[in-house]
Amino acid sequence: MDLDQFDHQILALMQKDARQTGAELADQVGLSPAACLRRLQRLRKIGAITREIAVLSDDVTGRNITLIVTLPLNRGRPDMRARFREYFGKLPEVKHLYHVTGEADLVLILECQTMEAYADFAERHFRMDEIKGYETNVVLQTLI
Amino acid sequence: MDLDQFDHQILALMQKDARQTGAELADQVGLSPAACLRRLQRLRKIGAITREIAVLSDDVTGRNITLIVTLPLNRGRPDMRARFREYFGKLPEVKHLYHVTGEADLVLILECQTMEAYADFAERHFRMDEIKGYETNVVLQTLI
DNA sequence: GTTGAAAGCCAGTAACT
DNA sequence: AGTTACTGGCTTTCAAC
Repeated sequence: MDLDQFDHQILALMQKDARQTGAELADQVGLSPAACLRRLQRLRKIGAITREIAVLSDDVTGRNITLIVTLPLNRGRPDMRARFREYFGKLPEVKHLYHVTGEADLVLILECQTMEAYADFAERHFRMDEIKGYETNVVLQTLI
Repeated sequence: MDLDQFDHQILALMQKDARQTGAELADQVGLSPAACLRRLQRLRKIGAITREIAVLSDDVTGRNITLIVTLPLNRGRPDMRARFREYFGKLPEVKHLYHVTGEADLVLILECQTMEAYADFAERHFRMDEIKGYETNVVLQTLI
């Protein structure tokens, strides 16, 4: 799979917006529309582009409150993170779970239906021994 | 935003594959192609579909380092966030951008190829007046 | 091999029933 | 909503590089 600069430009553009026309791509990468679309065809064929999907609005899914929660952990068993993944991975509210350096050890991206639902969630899931505490940032706006 | 059963079907299909034709959608939901495309138009217009994006194969991005960056902002013009979205939305490193309550005002989820690339990124993009500073958390492991 | 330009084709749009 | 006609983008061909 060898890609030149034009291919990478097209991929970057398509990653942001897959509905751009050949002419729009052409303007941005400096090739003709036909050349862009030929390359795009190839990028799909060789699997550089896995698929193209629609992103749905949060309020169509019903979970419209996003929260970023940082969890400092107490040092514990080495399989602790695997167990957290196991545990949080099953919960539909959990969109992402990162293990990070710095103060906090885990960062959760959650989506809940209401703040009450989040309060319940925290009450139920953040009370284990391994979790030293938690800090919540409510997302006012998901810009991207 | 009121959606009937047909709308929900179309959304579910588009979430899996946004390149289906009107005829393909029509086969699956049991309406005419034109009706499906009319609904699709509406779903985009009312924002039920936020955007449509290409998913790139992992080995094409080469971006293996994920970073969570919190940006405290100086109070500024009210269109500041729109301008940030405009600005960061164009950068392929930016996976997500949240406007949050609390200490930090913006939270960025980034993917970079190397730490040097991130240092460059920060140097180039976090030096504007509106940005008071930045705190970086390197993701050791993306658990979900 | 690649490109850009032009012709042909097909999907998306709009008007009408 | 469905059918039809129209428009515009995508695909293919071709000549030139």
